[in-house]
Amino acid sequence: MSASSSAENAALAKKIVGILKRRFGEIPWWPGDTDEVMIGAILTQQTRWENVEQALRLLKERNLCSLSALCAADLPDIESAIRCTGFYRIKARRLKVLAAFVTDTCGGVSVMDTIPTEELREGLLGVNGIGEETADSILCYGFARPSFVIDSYTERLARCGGITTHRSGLKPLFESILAEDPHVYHQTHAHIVEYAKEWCTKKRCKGCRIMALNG
DNA sequence: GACCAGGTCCTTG
DNA sequence: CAAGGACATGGT
Repeated sequence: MSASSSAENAALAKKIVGILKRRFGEIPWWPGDTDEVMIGAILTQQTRWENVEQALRLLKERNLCSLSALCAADLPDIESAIRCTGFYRIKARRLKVLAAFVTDTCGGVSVMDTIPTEELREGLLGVNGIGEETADSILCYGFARPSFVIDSYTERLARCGGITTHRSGLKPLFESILAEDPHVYHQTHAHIVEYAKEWCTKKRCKGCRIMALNG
C-alpha cells in the first residue's frame, strides 16, 4: 500500500527516520570547517564522495582548501587539483564564483553566519552553480542551519518507503517531522544516504527492506 | 564496454 | 514549463 495523504506520507517518513536511527546510530558525516564544506558541496555534484575526498586532500596539500585561497588561485591550478571529481572545468569555475560571493559579496563567513537562514539560502541560490541541494548542504553542514538536504538518495528511499510526495515536496515533509535541531538534520540525512546507497538503485528498489526492518 | 555517481545550467519544443 | 544535452573522471 502507498500513502496518498500528506498525513500518511509524514507518518511513513517518521517511521523510516526512526528505523534508520536504530539501525545506524550516531555516524560521522561531512567533517571539516565551513570553507571545506562549501568546497566539498560543489565537488560532490554528480560525483562519488571518495573522489571528493581525494580532491580535498590535493587542495590541502597545495594550500588551496579555503575560499580565500581559491579567490587568489589560478583556474588551471584549481582544475588540476579537482580533476578526479569529474566536470572539473565547470566545478573550478563554480568554486571561483562561490569564493568571490563569500568574500566579496558577503564579506566573509563570519558575516554570513549572522544572516537569517532563508535570506542566506536565497543568496546562495543566486550563485551560478549552486542549486537547492548544494545550498542546503552548505546551510546544514557548513552553517549548522536546520535546512534539510534532499538528494537523489533521499528521493529514492522515499519512493522505496512508499512515500508518494514528489521531490519538490520532500524538503518541507522531512522538516515537518524532524526536531528543528541541526544535529538531527545531519544525522537523518546521513542515515538516509548510507541506507539508500546500498539498497536503492536508480530506477527501482533493489531488495530494499526499509519498511520490514521493524516498525 | 556499458552504466552510473550525494547536480546544475542552458537550450529547445 | 518539460525534456534533452553538456559537463568529465573514476569505479563496478
